[in-house]
Amino acid sequence: MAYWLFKSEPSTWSWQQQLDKGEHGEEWDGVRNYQARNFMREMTVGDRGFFYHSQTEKAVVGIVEVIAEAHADSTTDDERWECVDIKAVCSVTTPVTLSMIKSDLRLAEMVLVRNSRLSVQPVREAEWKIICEMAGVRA
DNA sequence: GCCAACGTTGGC
DNA sequence: GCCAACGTTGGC
Repeated sequence: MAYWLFKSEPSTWSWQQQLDKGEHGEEWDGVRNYQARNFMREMTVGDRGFFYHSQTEKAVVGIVEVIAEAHADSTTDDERWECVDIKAVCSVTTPVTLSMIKSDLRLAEMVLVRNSRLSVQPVREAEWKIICEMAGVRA
C-alpha cells in the first residue's frame, strides 16, 4: 500500500465537506498539474492519504482512502486531466501543522517541505508513521 | 498583501 | 528547443 498527501484550500474544499460525503467519497477533481495527475495515476484502491489544509490552517487534519483509481475528471472536457475518488477515514486527534513538520528533522525530505506547491504528493512509509503518531491516529 | 518558487505559454 | 514573460500557489 502506498501513502499520499492531498492538499486543499479549506475555502474551496474542506475536510468537513469531505467528511460529509461519507462512505461514497468524492472525486479529487480540479487538478491541473501534470505531476499531481501522474501521482494520482499511480494510486490504487486502498491507498491511504493525509488530507492537508493549506492557506489558513496549514495542517494535516484527516486521513483519507483511495476508493477509485484515476478516471476522467468530470469538471473538464479536456482528456488530459484525471482524478481519483477518495473518502474520509477519520479525523486526526491533533492536527499536525506545517511548523510541526518543519521542526522535525526526520520529515525534512517531505515534498510538503521541499515543494510546497504540489497539491498531490507521495508520502514515505516512515513519514506516514511519524505523522500518524503526532496526529494521535493509528492508521 | 507580498513575494518566492514553480509551471505554462508563446515567440523566436 | 530555448527562454522570457506571465500566471498561480502558498507560506509568511
